[in-house]
Amino acid sequence: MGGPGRPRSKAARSAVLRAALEIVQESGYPVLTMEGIARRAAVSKQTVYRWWPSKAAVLLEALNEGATEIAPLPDTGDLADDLRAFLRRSTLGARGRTARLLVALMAEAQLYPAFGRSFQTGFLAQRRAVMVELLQRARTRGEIRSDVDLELVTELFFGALWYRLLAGSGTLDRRFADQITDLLLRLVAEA
Amino acid sequence: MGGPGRPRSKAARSAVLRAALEIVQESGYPVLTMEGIARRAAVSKQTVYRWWPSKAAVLLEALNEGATEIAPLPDTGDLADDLRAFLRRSTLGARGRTARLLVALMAEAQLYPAFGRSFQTGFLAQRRAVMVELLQRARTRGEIRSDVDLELVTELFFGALWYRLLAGSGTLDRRFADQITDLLLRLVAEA
Amino acid sequence: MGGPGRPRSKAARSAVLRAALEIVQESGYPVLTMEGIARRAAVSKQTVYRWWPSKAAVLLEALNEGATEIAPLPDTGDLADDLRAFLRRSTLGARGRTARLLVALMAEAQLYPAFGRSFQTGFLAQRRAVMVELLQRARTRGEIRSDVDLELVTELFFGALWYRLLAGSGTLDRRFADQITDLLLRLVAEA
Amino acid sequence: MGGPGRPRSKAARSAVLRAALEIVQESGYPVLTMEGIARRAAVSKQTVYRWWPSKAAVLLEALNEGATEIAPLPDTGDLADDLRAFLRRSTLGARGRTARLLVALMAEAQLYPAFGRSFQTGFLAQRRAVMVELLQRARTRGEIRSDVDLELVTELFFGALWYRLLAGSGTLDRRFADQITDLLLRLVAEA
DNA sequence: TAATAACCGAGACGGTACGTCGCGTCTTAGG
DNA sequence: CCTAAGACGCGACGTACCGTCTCGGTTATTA
Repeated sequence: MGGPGRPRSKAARSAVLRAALEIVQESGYPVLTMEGIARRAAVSKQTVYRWWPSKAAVLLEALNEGATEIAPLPDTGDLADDLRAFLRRSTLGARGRTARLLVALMAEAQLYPAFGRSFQTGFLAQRRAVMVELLQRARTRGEIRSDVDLELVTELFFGALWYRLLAGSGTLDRRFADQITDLLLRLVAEA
Repeated sequence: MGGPGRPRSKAARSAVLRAALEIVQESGYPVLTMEGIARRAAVSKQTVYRWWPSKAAVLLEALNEGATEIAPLPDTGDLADDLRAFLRRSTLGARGRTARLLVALMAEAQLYPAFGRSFQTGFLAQRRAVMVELLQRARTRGEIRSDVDLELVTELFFGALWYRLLAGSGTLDRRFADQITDLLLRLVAEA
Repeated sequence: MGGPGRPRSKAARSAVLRAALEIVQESGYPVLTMEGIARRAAVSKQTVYRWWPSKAAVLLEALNEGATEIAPLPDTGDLADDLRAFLRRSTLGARGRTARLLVALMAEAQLYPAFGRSFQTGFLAQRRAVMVELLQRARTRGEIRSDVDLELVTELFFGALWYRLLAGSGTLDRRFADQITDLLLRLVAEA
Repeated sequence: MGGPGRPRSKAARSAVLRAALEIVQESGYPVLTMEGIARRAAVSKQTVYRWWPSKAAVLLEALNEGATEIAPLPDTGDLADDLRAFLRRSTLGARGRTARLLVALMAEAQLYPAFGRSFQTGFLAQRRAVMVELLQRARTRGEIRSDVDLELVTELFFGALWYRLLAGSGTLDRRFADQITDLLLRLVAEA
């Protein structure tokens, strides 16, 4: 347990995460730099580079740190209720400050493949997995017709959600969540 | 017509656009810089800055230059046929080199609001408008139930398309296009 | 005269030279850094690197700037007078602040061959050349025996001078200069 | 003998000295760093810092370790023979690898006063002392005129030697040694 | 036989400079 | 008024070393 050598400083780690979040909130993602993070956290640059490969990685860890459950899995036994709840939480949780964060991470994921992979599998895929499980349970209960691709249905929702985030084609409010809920329910409903 | 002074050099303009495209294709978007564009185009930096505010703007103009129509509007008089054709073209047109370009522009649009606005209204919104018009014509023909929000349906498709581009959740092939087509048709179809 | 492009800033150049000198005088050579020079001169690092390859190069140019003639060539027509004058000036000119500068440059010349070459040919060799010329003139007048290697005699003096600078084996004062003068005169004098 | 606690590791000490010598020989003095020494010696940095204050100190100790006597004192009873032998050995011993080492140490001595003092008194002064003693013995035998400053004569030789090392003004070969020998003999010889 | 004390390696820490790159602006000569 | 050329201040990049520190472990002397 813990070989030789000075152990990693928890204080430095949390100072870095906090600094990154603060800079992004205050000044926006393009202003965020490894240099700036180190400066604000009163930490050496080397320490930041030792533990994170990029500013996006810092931010992703900070995001996963605080926001453990943006959208936990509801389970009332009724598809319509569960789905509506999940979509509402997911939608409303992707607004404001969080929206700016998500959008920046998605952008960075496109520009830097190494981070892209970790973002896609470590964040996006996990969010989809939650919804797929929700649908899967409903299917077990016989609420969903057998010819529907649950993965695809899940992509329809997250696609619409992210599209609004990225394309600015509309607001992310309860009405949006409920509209999508109704459409998806119609698609998956047993005849 | 054309005030005093030396007129704008067409050679410089096209050299810049070509250089930008080449750099992106060869080395990826993050390597693209205003400095590099000017160097490759054998043009002074000042000239680039005079006519384009950012590297993304150069790239967007280059994209609009070559790619006339990714997905022109089909009109056979039958919703199913038109929709299927449009989705197939849109999907297949967003692969390979074009995919890399689109993805980079979307990323840049998130990071730099000024470019983001021009990208959202000048590119994304226009693509949606084409599809909405397609659906609108079908509604006029009575093929679409009246309680469906055509804008939202359009977002479902482009959302899924962009989500696959950005999240890498699946391939963009004819099967994908047809699956979405079937789902959307079920959603909008008259009882 | 002066092709295209913005001309080099004289203000920046002299600010850099001045800053380098000041830092060395105040804090010593090891404290001198390219970064520090740029900071103090209120000039970008790039500008420093554009014109000088190293901090030693900056310092050498600064030295050659101010101290045009540390030891100009005396010419009275008498070897003893000329030599004594030259050695005195050379010796007394290598004290105090100048000593610290010379010593640092010599050290740097050993550590970085590229600078070493420019220092040896651009500074040291020129000082020797002056003294050799002095002796040469005396030889023309018949004051120096023919079997003496004037280059070697010159090295004897500069060797002793530099040795005292570097090894701290004694002071650099008029007495030292005169002692060496006497010895050298004895060596070169006609029988 | 030797208080409590683990005794100093001889293995670590010699590994450090060897590593320092190897690095300097292979890559030159500027590449030598405390960090690199520790790495190569497979020793912790702390251990290096515990026993040596600087890389120059390591090197000086390594130099004194291996090189017992560069120029031991000859004593044939004849000034000319002794002087010629001493100058030859001193000159030829300051070439090749040793030259690089000497030059680096001299440079470092200029840059870091603490090391400078130990180098001047612990190395340079001792070399001069040997030669002064040689001359002193000759004076006792009546071979040297009484008005000559033996310290100064010694500086003439070492000055010329070091000057050639540092200024690259000529080669260090037997011819050089013999030329200087002749000149010095002429200077000190009884009328 | 324990306690104590100085050593050892590993390695993280806050700093600071390195030399390079791109930013967006500017100043020149010339078409 | 445009163009190419290119210098400018600025600031981030990612790396290297600095000298210090904090670990777990190792060897000796002393109690």
